[in-house]
This record gives sequence, C-alpha cells and structure tokens, in this order.
Amino acid sequence: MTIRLLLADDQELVRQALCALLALEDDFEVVASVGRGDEVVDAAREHRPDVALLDIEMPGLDGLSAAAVLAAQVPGCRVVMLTTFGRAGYLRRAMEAGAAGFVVKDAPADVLADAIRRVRAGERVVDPALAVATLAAGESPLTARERDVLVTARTGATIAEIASRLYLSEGTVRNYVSAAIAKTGARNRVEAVRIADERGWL
Amino acid sequence: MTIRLLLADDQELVRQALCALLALEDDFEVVASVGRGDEVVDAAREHRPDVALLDIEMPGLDGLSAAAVLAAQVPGCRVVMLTTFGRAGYLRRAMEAGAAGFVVKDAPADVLADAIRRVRAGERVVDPALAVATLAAGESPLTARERDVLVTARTGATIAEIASRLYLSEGTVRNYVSAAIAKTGARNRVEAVRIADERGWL
DNA sequence: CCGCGCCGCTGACAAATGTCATGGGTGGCC
DNA sequence: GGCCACCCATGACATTTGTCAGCGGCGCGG
Repeated sequence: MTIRLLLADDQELVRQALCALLALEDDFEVVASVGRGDEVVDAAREHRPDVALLDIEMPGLDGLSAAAVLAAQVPGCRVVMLTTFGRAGYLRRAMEAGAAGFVVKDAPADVLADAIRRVRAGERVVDPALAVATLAAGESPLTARERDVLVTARTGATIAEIASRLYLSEGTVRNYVSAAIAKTGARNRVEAVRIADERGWL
Repeated sequence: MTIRLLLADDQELVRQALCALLALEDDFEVVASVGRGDEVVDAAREHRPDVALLDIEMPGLDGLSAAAVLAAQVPGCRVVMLTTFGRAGYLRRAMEAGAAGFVVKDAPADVLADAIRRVRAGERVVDPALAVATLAAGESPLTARERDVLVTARTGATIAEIASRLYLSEGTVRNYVSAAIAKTGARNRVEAVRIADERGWL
C-alpha cells in the first residue's frame, strides 16, 4: 500500500528535487505538487493525498494557514511541515494549525521518509531538540496590539508611520513599543522585533 | 562523456534531494556532496569535479568565498552558484568570486541542468532578469567603515554598542550611520540596514 | 607637492524614541 | 457589581538618534 503525497514548496527546484528524492522510495507516490500555498487545498481535494508536505514560506498562503484549512476541509489528509527554519514559534504554530509532523530541511532524507510513514500511521513526529526549544520559548506574552506594532515596525518604520498605518496616536504606539521592549528584554525596538520574531511571537 | 559534479548545500535534505534529481540526467554524475563551505575545496581536490554547485548560505565558509578559493586552487573546476535569494548583490559578488553560473532555487530543474551543461562547455550563465537588477542596484557607494557600522547595527545594537565593538567614539559612529542613511536614501538606521542588505552592500 | 577621499574625533543642536504616570472605555469572569 | 486585563489616549520627561560644521591625519594619484 503506497502512501500518496502532496508536495508544496515555492522553490521550483527544491520541489522537483524532493519529488525525485521521494520517488526513490517504493512506498511513496507523489500525486500532486504545487508552488503556492493557496493551491494546496484545491490540489488536496482533487488528488486525495494521505500526507501533505508543506513548506512554511510560500506565496499566496503560508504553509501554517494552509495546514489549518487542510485539517478542517480535507479529513484523512495529514500534514507534515517541512521547513528551513527550526524556529520555536513555527513549531508551536504548526501544532496549533493541526500539523502531525515537523521536519527541518537540515534533517537527512531518511528522517523525512520515516516521519512520513509514522505520520501516515497516525503518530505525531517532532524533532525532540526543537520541541524543547519551543517549550523554552514559551507562550507569547505580547498582547494583540503589541504584536501588531512590532510587526509593522519590522520593515523599519518610524513611530509616526506605525501610528498612521494602525490608526493610532504616536503616544500610544510608543507605549506599546515600550511594553514590547520590556517583555522581550530588549534594549531597542529593533532588538525587540528580532527577539519576538525568533520566538515566533509575531 | 559524463559531467562530474560537486554538490554543496548546508541543508541535508535539499542536498540529497538535488542529488536524486541530478542523478536522473544521464550525463551527470555527482562525485562529491558536502554540507559545509570549508569542506568544498578539499572535496574538489580529491574528486576533481567538472562543475561545483555551491549554495551561498553555508556554515564554515560561505559559498562565495568557497568559489573564490576554488577558482584559485582548483583550475578546471567551474562554479555554479545555486541560491535561494536572487539578490542583486549576491550575483555581483558571485561574478567577482569567479563563478561561471548563477541559478536561483526558484528556477525549474531543466534550467539548472542546462546551466550546468553550458557552464561545463565554457559559457557563463546568468538569469537575465537578475542581471538587470544587479546592474540597477549598482556598485556599493558605502565606504568600508560605513559598511562595518551597518553590519554591526544589523543585530539591533545601539550606537554605543557599535562604538564599543568597533573601538570608535559614539560621535564617529553616528556620523557613519548618518552617511549610510543618506547614501541608501533611508530614513532610519533600520531601513538603511535593510536597503543596503538587499542591495548586497553588506 | 597639492588635492582629494577616507578615517577618526569633537561639539552642538533638532528630532525621534523610550519611560512613566494617569485616565477613560470595554468586555470577561467570579 | 467589582475586579482585572486589555485597548486607546495624553502629557511630561530623559535618553538616544540623526544632522551639521569643523578639525587633524593618512595615503594615493596627478
């Protein structure tokens, strides 16, 4: 009994390469391959894969959101997130989105193959080291607005720009930034953004 | 006559996948595969590949530096840079490092295969769109010190921290930052870092 | 040798940023 | 209803930042 796979990765070359790699295994069959997050669900509905391999960074719809939609609308299709970054926040969000597995692209091929088979069998598969890091990073202490402000600040916007984009007064924005800096333990807006980003709080 | 390939990419999974992909072509033979930049030269000396496929982001030694060393020490081995980011500065630096080809991971597999064959034949292969972008971005207008300051600022360091790390006075750092902001057309230190980074000036 | 660009520094000033105290409004929860 | 957390705002304040002018030194090319 072969395992039917859906492959989603925005990098054409990587996707084709993974396809070639997975084809080496006798029990895998890649039934669909897409390059955009918003094509995942349609493809899954059409081809009914057993397991969907989703990259996180994708145009249209990110892999995490795609996983959530998939879990809701295509029962029987389990999700393995396959991503470059073993960032703590990604893992947490992947779990919340209903993913059954999480593999980083640093891992060797047989880890991926193994993860796919185990997920298919109903298990949940996560790199233990990454799981620890995720627990260490903990839940986000940021309020929704603090998060918004940091997200907007990410591109290098000034306080004034953030304020106008979020329709807030400058003083309010400063307050949120200040709170975020305190909560992240940063000494800068810039550092606060970086830290929060790394922890997956954005 | 098969083309002997060396593969360098820090992501194990991607490397193995590319290996599987390239093995599908009759005239390719992957003779070496490494995951660190500082292993490239040794591997090349030992296995004498015709073409080395180098990722840019790698631990130990980045792909650009590896390409430069390779060009100097292993004549007969041509280099194709294979990278995620089609950033203008990367291409320029790749060319300066003596690379013969430049392929982004967005490209389809046959573009890569084609590039390898043409590079092997002595041609230089570059994505035309990216070449235009590179010319548009132009040479870096930053002086060495301005660059140093921006690089240090990238992590979110304050002026004071930059000053102490570079053994400069704070006023001097402020001047460099100011100059860099002017030259990038940014309105922030943060934005200046982002812009300079995108253009490959760091 | 002289000009020029880069390096490093200083000092002064304006603008942006971060901190703090305070207050009002809302909605959930006991 | 009272408590609490969050949202939004204001004003005052210290600190950090960016900008500008100016100084001396060094090395390179005309």
